Amino acid sequence: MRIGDAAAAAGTTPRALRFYEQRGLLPPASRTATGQRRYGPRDVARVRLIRRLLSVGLTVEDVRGCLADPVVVFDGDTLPPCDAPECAFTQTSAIIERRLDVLNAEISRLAGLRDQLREAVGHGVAAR
Amino acid sequence: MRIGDAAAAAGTTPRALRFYEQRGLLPPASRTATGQRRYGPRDVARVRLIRRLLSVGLTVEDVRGCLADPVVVFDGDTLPPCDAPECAFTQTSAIIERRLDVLNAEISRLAGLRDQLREAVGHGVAAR
DNA sequence: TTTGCCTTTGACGTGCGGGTCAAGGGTTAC
DNA sequence: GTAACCCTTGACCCGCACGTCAAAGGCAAA
Repeated sequence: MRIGDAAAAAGTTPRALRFYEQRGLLPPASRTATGQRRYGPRDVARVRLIRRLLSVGLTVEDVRGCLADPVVVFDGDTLPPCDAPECAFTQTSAIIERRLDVLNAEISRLAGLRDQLREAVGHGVAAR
Repeated sequence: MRIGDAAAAAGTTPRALRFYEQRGLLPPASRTATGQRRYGPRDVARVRLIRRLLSVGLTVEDVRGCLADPVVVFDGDTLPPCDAPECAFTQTSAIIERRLDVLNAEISRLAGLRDQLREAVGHGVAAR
């Protein structure tokens, strides 16, 4: 597959695939003799996973961390979740929880602004 | 007052004052013979109002709209709020309500992401 | 062989509220 | 007079996930 087909199969654009490669989310794609990137179905699956992680609010940095996790590296062939405390190799959940904190903080901040705005429209803050 | 003093009095920086002027939130300041901007207390009050509006989440565009309102133009000398329906000259409240809608939409969006993330950390979405 | 879409890299744009230089001149206190 | 700040404009920088454009070459069908 060339980059356009792979991108379409993963529901995104060639630009995004090059971007993911550049930022270390995808390994450098293999190339033809003339330098064009080639992709297989495993690459497409990985891109889909990347997009899923991004779509729930993780940053590129976060996703890179998640993809370093063994459970993620075996794309498709999921390792069973390891619940034992000594088996703490899933940084993925730690990353997600950190992002949850950030998200909650942002939600609180916006809710605070909203309350101030509500008060403003009630009391005429703009005129004072 | 020179720009630095005016900025300090309003709790901001010279850069911000030039920025507000450039974006039409402040009228062009009067200048000395050598081109330096001069400010009076009314300017400082206006800057304070601008900052207040920005701090509650209005955009520069919003603020420009609010400042076009008569009730705001008479800085300090507040016009009494006009409750009669035919007296709808306060676009300020309309602007604020529009911004409230935007804010609420953003809060909902982030809350949706948060819920997906919570589900993810529960079910191990990253591994699928 | 030509046509037309595909790919490559690199550089710049997007939104937003300013921050941060840089080069040059102004103003003020001592 | 001179040191120590202050001011001017213009241009680029920030985060973030790519979009867009440009110039140049690749690939498949007619």
